[in-house]
Amino acid sequence: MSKRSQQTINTEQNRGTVSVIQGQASGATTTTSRPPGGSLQLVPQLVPATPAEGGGGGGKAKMKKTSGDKDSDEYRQRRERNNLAVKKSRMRSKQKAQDTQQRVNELKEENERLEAKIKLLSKELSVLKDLFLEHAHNLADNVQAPGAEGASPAHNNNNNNNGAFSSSGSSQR
Amino acid sequence: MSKRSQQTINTEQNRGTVSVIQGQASGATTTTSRPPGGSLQLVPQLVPATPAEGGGGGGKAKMKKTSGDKDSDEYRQRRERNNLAVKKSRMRSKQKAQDTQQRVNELKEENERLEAKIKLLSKELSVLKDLFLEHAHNLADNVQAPGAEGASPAHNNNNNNNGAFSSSGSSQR
DNA sequence: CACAATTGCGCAATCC
DNA sequence: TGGATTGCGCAATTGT
Repeated sequence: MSKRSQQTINTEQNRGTVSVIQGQASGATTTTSRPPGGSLQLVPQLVPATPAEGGGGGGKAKMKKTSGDKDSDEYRQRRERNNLAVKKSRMRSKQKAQDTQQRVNELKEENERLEAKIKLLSKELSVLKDLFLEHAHNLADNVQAPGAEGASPAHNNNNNNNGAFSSSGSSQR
Repeated sequence: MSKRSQQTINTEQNRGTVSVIQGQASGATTTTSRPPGGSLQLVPQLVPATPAEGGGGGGKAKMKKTSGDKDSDEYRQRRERNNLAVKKSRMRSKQKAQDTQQRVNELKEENERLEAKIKLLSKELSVLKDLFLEHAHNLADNVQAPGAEGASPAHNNNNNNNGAFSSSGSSQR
């Protein structure tokens, strides 16, 4: 399913050679396709030979199999193959983009997780440090004025201390 | 240098579908293009009127301004605008994809940084905890068997605590 | 040299 | 009415 049409426009300055063409079509080769409601008209058209081209050096006007050029034959086949390849390539490209996007999301999530963990650890750390200082003081006191002891027996080091100790916020970035 | 349209239709089995026609081109892409009268050779092309259109809708062969259709005039202008828009859109799309990719890299880097930080904090934490336990033991010993003091800070039997506490230094790259 | 994969481009349909 | 998107085919290039 495909048709063609072409145009060549040349864009801009073209140097050496270039040309552009165009076309449009429909169809899907493999499974389905077809624009839904669409309907258009077909334009049958034959192109008269389109000779021309002598090419630069000694070209001939004739081409054999290598190019029944443009009108049909292998050309068409090649086109179709290419179209297929293009489709495939594009699909892949798209997929890749999507994956990349997803990757971003995943990484973002992980980042958050890590940051949370850091926060937690920082808190724990600060608590411990405070405790440590306290002990130090107590010890000092003890040394100087023995008598009152029982400073802090139980160290609760567990994790769920989400309580609120104020804790210094060490944040840095 | 410039070529123009051609169309060929090829048949492949197709079914309701599209097709297009075209003709014309321009010499310059940018604004203004309108092939005036003289032009090079055009590909002989006639659009066969496809008589009988099957559609139900009453197609006419006539169109007025709304469509000097396809051959020139406004059409060309519209096309050109669209082409421009397309280009812009694609550029943007590409740019975006690139940005996304970069974002991935950045996030990846940040992740590593965060992980390193976590590692560091964890280490600090464990050191402190050990220190604590030791102190606790020492204290206990002291309580039970006073006499040998020296409970002060400096003894650590094993770990080489890299130094320390001292209020942290958050080091980050 | 052949052939698949990419890439730039214009067209047209559709979205908004 | 008009830009923005999107699917598609063509062709030139590039990679194998």
